[in-house]
Amino acid sequence: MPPETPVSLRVRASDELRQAALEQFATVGFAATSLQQVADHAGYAKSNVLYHYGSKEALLEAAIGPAINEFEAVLEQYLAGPASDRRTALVGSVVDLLIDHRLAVHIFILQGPSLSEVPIIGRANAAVRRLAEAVGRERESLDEHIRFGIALGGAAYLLTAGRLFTDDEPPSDDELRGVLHQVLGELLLPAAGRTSTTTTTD
Amino acid sequence: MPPETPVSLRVRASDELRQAALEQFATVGFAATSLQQVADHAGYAKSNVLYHYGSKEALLEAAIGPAINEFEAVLEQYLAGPASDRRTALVGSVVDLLIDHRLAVHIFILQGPSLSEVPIIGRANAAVRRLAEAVGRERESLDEHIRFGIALGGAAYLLTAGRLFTDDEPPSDDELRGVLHQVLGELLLPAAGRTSTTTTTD
DNA sequence: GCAGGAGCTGACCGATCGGTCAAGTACCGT
DNA sequence: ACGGTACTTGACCGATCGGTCAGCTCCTGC
Repeated sequence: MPPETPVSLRVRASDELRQAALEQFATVGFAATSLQQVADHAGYAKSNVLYHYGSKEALLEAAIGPAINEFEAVLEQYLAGPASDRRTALVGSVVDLLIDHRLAVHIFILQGPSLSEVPIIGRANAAVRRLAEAVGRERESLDEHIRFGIALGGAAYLLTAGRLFTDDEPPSDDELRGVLHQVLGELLLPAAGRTSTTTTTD
Repeated sequence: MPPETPVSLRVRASDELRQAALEQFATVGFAATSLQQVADHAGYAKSNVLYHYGSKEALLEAAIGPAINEFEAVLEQYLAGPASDRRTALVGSVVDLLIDHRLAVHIFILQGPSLSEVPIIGRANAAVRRLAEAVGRERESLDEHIRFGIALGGAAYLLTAGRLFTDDEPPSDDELRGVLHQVLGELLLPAAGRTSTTTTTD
C-alpha cells in the first residue's frame, strides 16, 4: 500500500485525450480535426493518441459512445412508454441529454448526416430516424417531422454554436434547462392554442 | 450577331463547378470536401476548378456569396423596419431565404462556427450575430436568444438533414414554406399565451 | 536488483491535400 | 489561313493526413 493515499487519482492521459478529441470534434468538426490537433490540445504526441485509441474512428467512438447509448435508451423508453405522457417524458429526457452531452450531441446530430459512413455515426443516425418516425407517426406526418427536426437540430445547434450569439459568459445549465424545457415543450407538445383538435389521449 | 439564337445557352463549366461545390460543401462539409471531389462530381479535372476559381476559399465565396448578401439585406431591412411588424416580416424573409438558398444557408449557419477563420464565413457569422442581438434586445435576452437560435439552426438543419427523417420523396417547397412559417412564427412571434417567461418548474 | 510490461515518443510510410505550371485544344475575329 | 484568347488538362510541388514501428523511460512485482 502506498504511504500517501492521493485523494484525486492521477490524471489518465487517455481521458485527457478523449476529452480533447470531444471538444475538437464538436467545435472544428470530425473530418476537419487532425489527430495532431487533438494531441497538441491535450499536450501529448500524436503517436500517443493512436496508442490509446487504435484509430481516429475508435477515438470518436470512445468520445461519443456514451452519449449515443443514452440516446438509444431514451428512444427505447419512448417506444415502450404509455401513449399518454410519452411526449412530456421525451422532452425532459431530451433536454437532459442535450445539456449533459452537448458536445457529443452536436457531433452525432449536426455532423451525423455528413458522416453516415462512420459505423457509430450510422448507429446514431438510425436511432434519430427511428425516434423521428415514432414521433411523426402519431399525428399528421409533415408537421410533426418538421417540429421534431427543428427542435432537435435547433437545440443541438444552440448549445454549441450559441456562444456565437453573445459575448457574455454563457448562462448556467439550470437556466438553460428551464428555457429549453419550455421551448421544446411548445414545439413538441400539443399546446392548447394549436391544432384545433386537442387530442391529449387516443 | 450569331445566326442561330440558341434558346438555352451553352452550359458553362464554371456554373457546373460552382453548383457541384455548393452541393458537396453542404452535404459533406467544406473542410471535408476536396477539390478533387468537386471536380469529379462535375466531370472536370481538378486543375479546372482552380482555373475558374483561384482557390478553395474563392470557390466557397462564389457558391454562398449571393445567399450571404441576401441574408445581410434581410438584416438591414429588419434594423430599419418599424418595431410594430418587424418580427412578422422577419419570419417571412427568413423562411424565403431558407428555402431558396437552403444549401448555402446550411453551410454558413451550421458550419459557420467551425469556419470563422474563412473571411466570408466571418462576415456571415457577424451578420447572424447582429441579427440575434437585435432580436434579443427587444425583450428578456436569454429566452429570446434561445428561441432565435433554435429557430435559425433548427430550420437550417431540417432543410438539409431532414431527408434523414424519411425515405419518402421530400415535400414541395410550398408545403415546406407553409409549415415553416407557422412553426417559426410560434417560436419568434409573441403569442397570446406565452409572454410570461416563468420557467415551468421541473 | 532486476526483468518486464505499460506509457510515450520521434522517425517514417504511402496517400492525399490545396495549389502551380507548361503544354495542348478549341474557337474567335481578321 | 492565321494569331490570339479562353479553356482544359496531366505532371508536379511541399505540406499534411492517418497510421506503423522501434526504441526510450518509468514503475512495479518479485
